[in-house]
Amino acid sequence: MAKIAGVSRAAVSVVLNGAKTNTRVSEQTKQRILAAAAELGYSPNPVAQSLRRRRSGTIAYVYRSLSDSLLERSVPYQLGRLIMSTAVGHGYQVIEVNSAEQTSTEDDETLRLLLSRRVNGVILGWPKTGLEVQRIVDQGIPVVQVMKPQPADGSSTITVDSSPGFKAAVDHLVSFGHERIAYLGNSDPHPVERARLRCFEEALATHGIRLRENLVKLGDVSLEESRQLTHDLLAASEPPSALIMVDSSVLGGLRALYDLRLHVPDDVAVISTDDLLASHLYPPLTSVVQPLEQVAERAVSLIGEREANSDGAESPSHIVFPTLMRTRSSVEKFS
Amino acid sequence: MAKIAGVSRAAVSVVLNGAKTNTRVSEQTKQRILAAAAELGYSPNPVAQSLRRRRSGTIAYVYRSLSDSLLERSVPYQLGRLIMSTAVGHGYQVIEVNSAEQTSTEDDETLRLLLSRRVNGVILGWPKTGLEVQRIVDQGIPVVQVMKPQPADGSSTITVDSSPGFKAAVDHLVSFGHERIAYLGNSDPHPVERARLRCFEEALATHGIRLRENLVKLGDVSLEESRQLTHDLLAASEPPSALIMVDSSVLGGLRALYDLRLHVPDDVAVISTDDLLASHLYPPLTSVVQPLEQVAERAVSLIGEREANSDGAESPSHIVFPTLMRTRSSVEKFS
DNA sequence: TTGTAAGCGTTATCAG
DNA sequence: CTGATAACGCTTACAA
Repeated sequence: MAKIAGVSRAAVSVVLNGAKTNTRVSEQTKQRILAAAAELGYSPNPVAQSLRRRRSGTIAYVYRSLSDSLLERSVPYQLGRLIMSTAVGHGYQVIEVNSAEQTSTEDDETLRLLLSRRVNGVILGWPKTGLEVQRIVDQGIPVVQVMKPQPADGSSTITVDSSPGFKAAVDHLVSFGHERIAYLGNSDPHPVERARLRCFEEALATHGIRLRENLVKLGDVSLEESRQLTHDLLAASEPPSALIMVDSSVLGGLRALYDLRLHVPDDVAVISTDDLLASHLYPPLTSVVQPLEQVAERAVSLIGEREANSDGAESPSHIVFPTLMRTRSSVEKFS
Repeated sequence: MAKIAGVSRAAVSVVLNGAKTNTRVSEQTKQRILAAAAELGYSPNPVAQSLRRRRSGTIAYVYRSLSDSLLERSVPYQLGRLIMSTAVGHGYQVIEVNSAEQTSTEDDETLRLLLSRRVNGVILGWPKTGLEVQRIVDQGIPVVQVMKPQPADGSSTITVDSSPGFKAAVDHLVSFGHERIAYLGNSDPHPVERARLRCFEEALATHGIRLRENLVKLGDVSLEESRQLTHDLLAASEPPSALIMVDSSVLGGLRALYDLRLHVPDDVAVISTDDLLASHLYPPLTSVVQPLEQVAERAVSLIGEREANSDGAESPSHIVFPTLMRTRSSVEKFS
């Protein structure tokens, strides 16, 4: 304890963290304390601080991912990385928890563990049910749901509006003369997925194109199923000249094109959702980008704000970020 | 505190965690305690435990990655995921820290933070210097270096032996009639990278093939540079009929093939190192697999063991796992 | 303005 | 075999 090398220890505490106490220390002792701290290489023990403050400086990122593969579930994993790097800037540490394959008993266990670890907030991705979310909210912990929220009172949400991105994508395709545009999507009944399809439909309508039943396929987005569905799409009597493929269905979809020796974009144009894979593939895919950095940044800062004015029952925020299209080389001729 | 609802509180502690104290409790009180705990939903507060035990149940995974992209740096990120899931099984929590772009001052800061958080061990990937490692070892914390260790006394290491995988890869290529086999590797002067090249050379020698200067290119493994180097390789007077590409150079390499409209494996055979991307690409690449699961598993358990017999200056372990080849569709004709 | 003392929730030690 | 008691390292009213 630094107070051995100077004054007494309340002062140290006050000086080393801008405490909101009425205790004031004179400039002189303050300097003495700082000097001593520097010399001894002293810094407060976070564990003791947590115990006393009932606050750990930690937030949890809980997501549910059935696949361990970085490629198949790139969004939750990338989001995790972004949350981590944002969090350091806000003075938080992050605990990542994959809640997949947990029985509800284990879920309870996880929850209890988080609570007892005194997490200051929970960022929740892809939760299964609203109840699950509600249970955490009810503990009085700030909760932010990202990407695919479930209804729950008192939880903030951060989502993405597919509309501008899809609009731009369809405009882009149409401007290159495509009319038979197919959509390979996620069959998850979640509103966000349904909204994507609706955005697609509306974008088509803008150009007077009607959605054709046989140019829409929904499935889980596994490699194999996406591959099969893409085959199905291309086997239509009037096969599509362009494909819009959602998230992780891209890999399966491209494999189908490979099977058929179809070249992108010469034989078929492709636009994907989500930029993580897109920029690294061959050719780099034009894509509808979800602003994950912003989602991560905002999620962390929301928790910070929530903590700041924890007194009032702050009403939860519902934030929506727009998507946008990033043009690469999978629509117009790739040179 | 559960002791309010029963006996006195030392007993609770003894019952709820198999404490290594000489205190014994009677079966009767034990049951009473368990019952009370269950009823109150009581469980010990980990923060208080950490404070008292000077042990947090946490291990740190510190790696250095300059790129945020999951695809460009898949190994450290995948390793992180594997460490996390293994760690839960061992009762550990994981803090992931990317030490890239930190000045040495910030590094010190990070180190201090970890120490004061009372991490029980550090798994270190891709450290820059041995000194960096040594500083942590000297704190008396169990340190395990993985993949590309730096020399440091008292640190355990877990590495991978490229030899069997490369041997198998070259055998495989040769059995398909390839003789002009090129190698696209990492120019990092680290012994592990040099060993890879040597393994390649030795494998060639087995078949009486000499390593040709112009069929070996080393660079950073960035997308652009790998692409360029692959172009260079293919521009040779006698261009290679097969390519062995290391880790993340794969994406750049494939892009080059795409540029040239070369088809895998019809025009050129490809074998990659590392299975993460390989299995998802088009065509799926035959690859030299590094057993990351085992690395993660062993790293965590080493820390556990180290903690267990912390009394004696346990001599550090140096573990080497073999690589192996996994055949996919990038060498023989893809049907 | 400074110092004192009472916890935060456990666990280890040491007398009963 | 049991049950007080004293730390662990810090924060924060509150009294001096």
